[in-house]
Amino acid sequence: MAKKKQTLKEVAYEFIKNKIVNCEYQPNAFINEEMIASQLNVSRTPIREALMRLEQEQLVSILPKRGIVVCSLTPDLIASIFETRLLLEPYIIENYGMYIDRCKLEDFKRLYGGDYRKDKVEFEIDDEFHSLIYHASKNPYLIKTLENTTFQNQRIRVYSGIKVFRVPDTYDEHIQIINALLDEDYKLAAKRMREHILKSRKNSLEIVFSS
Amino acid sequence: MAKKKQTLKEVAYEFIKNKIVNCEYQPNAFINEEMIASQLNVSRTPIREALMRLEQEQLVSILPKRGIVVCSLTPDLIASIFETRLLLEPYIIENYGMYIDRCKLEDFKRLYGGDYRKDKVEFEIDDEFHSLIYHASKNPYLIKTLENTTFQNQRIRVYSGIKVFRVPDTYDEHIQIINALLDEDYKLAAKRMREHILKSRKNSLEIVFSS
DNA sequence: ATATACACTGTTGTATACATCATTGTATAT
DNA sequence: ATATACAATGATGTATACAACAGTGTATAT
Repeated sequence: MAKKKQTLKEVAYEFIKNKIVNCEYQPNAFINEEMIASQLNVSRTPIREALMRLEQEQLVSILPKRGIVVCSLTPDLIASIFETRLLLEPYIIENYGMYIDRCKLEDFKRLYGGDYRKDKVEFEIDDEFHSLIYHASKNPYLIKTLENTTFQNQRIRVYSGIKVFRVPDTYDEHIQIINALLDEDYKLAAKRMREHILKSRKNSLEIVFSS
Repeated sequence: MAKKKQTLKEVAYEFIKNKIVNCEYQPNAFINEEMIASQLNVSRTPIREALMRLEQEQLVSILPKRGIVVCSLTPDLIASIFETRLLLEPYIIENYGMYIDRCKLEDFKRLYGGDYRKDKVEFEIDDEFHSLIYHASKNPYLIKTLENTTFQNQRIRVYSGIKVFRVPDTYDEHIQIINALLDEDYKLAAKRMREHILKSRKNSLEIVFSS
């Protein structure tokens, strides 16, 4: 795996983003620039640059002269995330499904259906599947928006504190979407994607609001 | 007009963004941090912070160690902008039209229909009308995405070099949308919004590609 | 006891100096 | 003439020092 050269800003961005989406930096927690800088053995400058990007992605709020706070996970925010996904992802799959790499679809299908341990937690695979699909749109606005919802989605999964997040069901649903795509039935694939997201929303809301 | 206190980062952001959307910094032009810093009598720091935000909004590209370049206006980009608007704006108007401030709609209607000089160029009013509508969604992801398309839309208008940008037609179309909203016929309002954006796209593509 | 004034503290905001790298031009070898 | 090596240049990348401000606590006056 070739690790290409990154700027410290990018390193800091990845570092902080991972802490946030994995709730190591919890919602509503305050972040101290200098603390992170010393952890990474860099100056505050790249940290600040990373935080500005994270503010754009709605993962932190910068309160001028007061501090940086991790965005809270409110019911409204969760509703917005799923509303966005429900609007964009089925649209993309219906209109750009023909451009999705068949080989990669087959890879996912093997991964899901084969000897892969279904009880293993692999959020990344779920995210990668959705990423493969929405990148087919080639539309930077749609892609960026969905990437941002992915980050928040991961926060929801972690914050809800569950270890197994309906993974078997998710995989079955993904397989059904892939099958529709391989059959070139993009309307059906879009419909299944919509149902898949609806189930995911239902699950998230139940878990988050049961606490 | 109360001008609330801004950080230099915000001042720089507004300054540079306006230059870009008005094509004072043309597509593909290189931007020099220090030059802008001396123009604003500030250091490079707030300039850099503003540029990072503009990179997120896809108005500039930061080429590490090489420079900052204003994003180009390609056919693909224009297509993406209108695709995004066509997907989001009718959806919002159909689902959130009931939450749009009636008084403000009446204000726009008076503005369009009254003694307002229709031959006057007022891009801002067009943008404000669309802004009023998409803010009704209360969805930060949809709002942010549409704000970004607004910036690019302004670039297209200016770059195409026209002074009168189908303004009378635009106003008539807006009035029709407002009328449907005031009648609480949100499906019709959404349909008219869709047609409005389609016409705008057609107009933009013709002008940009005629050069 | 309450309210006001004011110094204190900790953080972010900004300016500045230096480091680093991509590029360009020049010189040298073949 | 071409190619390679290498120094020069100019921009961004990063570190550091200082300024400015929001919030807090303390002291004082009433």
